[in-house]
Amino acid sequence: MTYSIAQAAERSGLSIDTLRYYERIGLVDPPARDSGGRRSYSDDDLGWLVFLTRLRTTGMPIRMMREYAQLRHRGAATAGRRKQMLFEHRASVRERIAELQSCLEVLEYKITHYEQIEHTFIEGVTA
Amino acid sequence: MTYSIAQAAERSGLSIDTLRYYERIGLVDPPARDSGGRRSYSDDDLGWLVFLTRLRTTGMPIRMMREYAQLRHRGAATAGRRKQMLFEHRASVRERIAELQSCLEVLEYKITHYEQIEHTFIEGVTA
DNA sequence: GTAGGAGCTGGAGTGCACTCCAGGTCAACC
DNA sequence: GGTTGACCTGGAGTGCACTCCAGCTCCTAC
Repeated sequence: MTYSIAQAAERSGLSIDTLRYYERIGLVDPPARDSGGRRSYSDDDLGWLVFLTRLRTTGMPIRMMREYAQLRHRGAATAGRRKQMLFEHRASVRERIAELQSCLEVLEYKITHYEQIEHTFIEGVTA
Repeated sequence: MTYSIAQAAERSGLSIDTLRYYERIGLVDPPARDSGGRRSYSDDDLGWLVFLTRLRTTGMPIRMMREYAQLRHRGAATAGRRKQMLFEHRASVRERIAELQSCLEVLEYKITHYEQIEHTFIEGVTA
């Protein structure tokens, strides 16, 4: 199965411009072209794009995704390093979730006690 | 208790430049000044700064924090609107956590099955 | 055979949230 | 009274991740 850039965009959740941008900066390999010179994405290309969006969604900077992509390009010899990167990234995602959850608690508290809290703010007698 | 800008920075986790920047864009009220014209932050100022960092950490855009700050400035009459904002923000934080957790699962899976997965990638027989 | 629409390229522009800088003031210590 | 260090101001610069644009090509449908 192959996909036009519009289809690839729709299925990956990235914009057409972003797809071309990712290609330009070496985050994705240039896909095949059809007879008219247009990009033709394979299922493998799509799989990689979807995985990239996971990394991006979890806050991995593009420079690191690029590093990962380059290692991947160099084949099985770099598998250990890549696994290590995912390991570290997983840790940072877990930290991020914990951080959000702790902020969420503050938010919960603030919403629950909104009247009192804002009252003390207004009166200027915050503890 | 009052704090110099350096102390306020340390306690809020923001940089000195960011404190001045937040003041400039109307996110925090200009704090008092000491005899030499230097900023002198109160405990209330600090409380607000810390709360702002929670909003920022949870991804609230500055433009929205500013809106919140302006409502707060207008006093008790806007309490309902502010509470509503926090409500909606809480929902978006929950969504974000859910999203991260779902990506985390993909990451877990990928790490666990790393050898096989990368092998299939290399062979180009991804399902 | 031409009008329309999708896609192409290289390069410029955007929005966000800071971050840095030059040139100056002020209080305190030696 | 000179030097040091923290702080001041207005304004310029940065890094990131896109996003948009002009001017072009190529297929398809009428």
